[in-house]
Amino acid sequence: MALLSFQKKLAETVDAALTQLNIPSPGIPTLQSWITIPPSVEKGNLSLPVFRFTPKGENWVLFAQKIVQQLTHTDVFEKFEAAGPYINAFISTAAFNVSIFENTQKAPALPLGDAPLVMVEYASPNTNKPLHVGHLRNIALGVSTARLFEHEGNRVFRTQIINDRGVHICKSMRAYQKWGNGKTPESEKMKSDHFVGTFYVDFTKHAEKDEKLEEEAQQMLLKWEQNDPVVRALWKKMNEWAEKGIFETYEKMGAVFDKNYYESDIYLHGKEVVQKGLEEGLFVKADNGAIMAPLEKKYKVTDKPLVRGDGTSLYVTQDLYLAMKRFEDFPQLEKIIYIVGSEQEMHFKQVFAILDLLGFPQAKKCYHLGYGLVTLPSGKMSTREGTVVNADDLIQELETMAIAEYEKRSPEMAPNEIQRRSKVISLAALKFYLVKQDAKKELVFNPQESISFEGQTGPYLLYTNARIQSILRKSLQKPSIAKSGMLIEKRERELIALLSQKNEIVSSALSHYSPHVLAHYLLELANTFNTYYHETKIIQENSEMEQARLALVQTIHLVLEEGLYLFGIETLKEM
RNA sequence: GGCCCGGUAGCUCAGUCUGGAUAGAGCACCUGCCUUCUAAGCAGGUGGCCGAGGGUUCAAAUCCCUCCCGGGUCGCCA
Repeated sequence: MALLSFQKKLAETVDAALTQLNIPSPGIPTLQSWITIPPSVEKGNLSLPVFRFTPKGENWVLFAQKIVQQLTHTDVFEKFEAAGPYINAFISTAAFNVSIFENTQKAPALPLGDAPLVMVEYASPNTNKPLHVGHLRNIALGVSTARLFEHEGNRVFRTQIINDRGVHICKSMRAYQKWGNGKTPESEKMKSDHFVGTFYVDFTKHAEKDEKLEEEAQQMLLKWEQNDPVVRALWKKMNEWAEKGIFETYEKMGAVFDKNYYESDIYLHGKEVVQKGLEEGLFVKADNGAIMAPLEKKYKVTDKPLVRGDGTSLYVTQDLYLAMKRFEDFPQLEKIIYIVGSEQEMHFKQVFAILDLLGFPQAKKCYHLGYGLVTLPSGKMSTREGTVVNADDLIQELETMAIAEYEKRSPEMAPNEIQRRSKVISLAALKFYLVKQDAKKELVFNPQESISFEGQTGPYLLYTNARIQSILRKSLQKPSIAKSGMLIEKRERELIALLSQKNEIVSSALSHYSPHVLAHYLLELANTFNTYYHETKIIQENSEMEQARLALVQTIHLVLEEGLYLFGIETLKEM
């Protein structure tokens, strides 16, 4: 029985008591919706405030007492207490513990073939430079969102749009033409996306002094659109480099995709969609020839240009086609989640409105999950000032930190083992740092704090989890859920109360698109466990008690594993 | 100026959707705890007009209104 069933049971019990007292009941579902978890386990497992159904003129403290007197003990509830205006219910320990452990240990059902299909779009890089810490936030949110969807019984299709064309791409290309001298990532011994990125930086630097460069990039784009073989060959070569490097970074972050959409494949089709809308009279032509979508009146968002005055397409042009294509590719799609920075909120409102304007019925199934900008303690990251925190450098730096930590703590450990564990720990630190904060808020990326392994961090959770596994390894007993009724100490009840909330927390993390809710839950669980660990011996003489406690710590271990998995964080058996 | 998001301890953040029992963590600082299941840990202490003012309510960090501060965005960037 899950927590929810106990809540229902309490609501039914109170409802019956009200009936016996001839007091009108607000109804079982309503009573149930008011039930909360008391601030401390000393006050019971469940609590019902009586404010809302105390008859007018009656003192609610007395009213609560009156109801409690009417409540009879059942095999489920061993005690009721009136505490001020609250009715506190104590669930029979054995029944509660056993059912919570069983319920918590139950593995989530794998989504069936006919489960709802959800598309999650995330990452979406440009192929002119390597990923930065902002992309990492996007990836961490994407991985978590996708896994949460799966956990809650959906099939998930992971995708990205690779922005592989446009004037910014031509800038790196032009720079390579001018100063590349036939160099390659291999010849320079550089990660290939970083290699491409150096040319983008070169371009930006030179363009500050040489205005002609911008023009050259524009001309190059024109040639690219005209399929100029020389430009296309260079484009292909450099994009391969960029993409190869970017995918290496994805791999470290656990980002995988079922399908990649390329801007270069679809940008032309966007114009067809717009043209059709124009012919149908849905769009209008501006004086300079630009095609506009009128949205102000019907959708309360500002009008949007769809095609430039010179007939070239915009980002929105392809976004329209891409959405349609995705529903065409996967007609059974229930939902598309676009994980994109919240600075594009207006853009997506407009895109979804235009889709609706075009009579596209799936417009309502599109959702923009915006996340806040990643900034530095010193302010915004800037390419010009060279303050952009590069993803690979960051990952490398974290790993180096972890290695240094191991060399200090365990100098006798084999270097390859240090290497292996450090990789896992540093990635856990990074990923958890990126998801523990509310996605919609700006994230101040503090390098010192992100590499810290203490406190509210991924390594703290890994450490706690490893500690538990060590207990499970060293014990000669087997966990016994059947004996868990013996767990009556305060910390044990606190831990079980936390475990009882796990399912609700996970589904709430998904329904609010707030992975951080789960992150904070895991921290609280780990913290409470560590307190328990210091107070209580788990391996001891009384084998029955040991078996009961093993069931508790094993359940905590499973919840930590499950939670970390949902963040794409790998765990360690030993730390 | 319009719209969106923020403002909670010195710093970084939970809690706000769904009002309810003394407002919570982490970092930093101070004090303790490793011959006993992993000290990347634990316990204790210092630290708060929950941006301001009004309103609703038995009850407001939470709901409503006004204002202030910070960020984002607003027809041819992505």
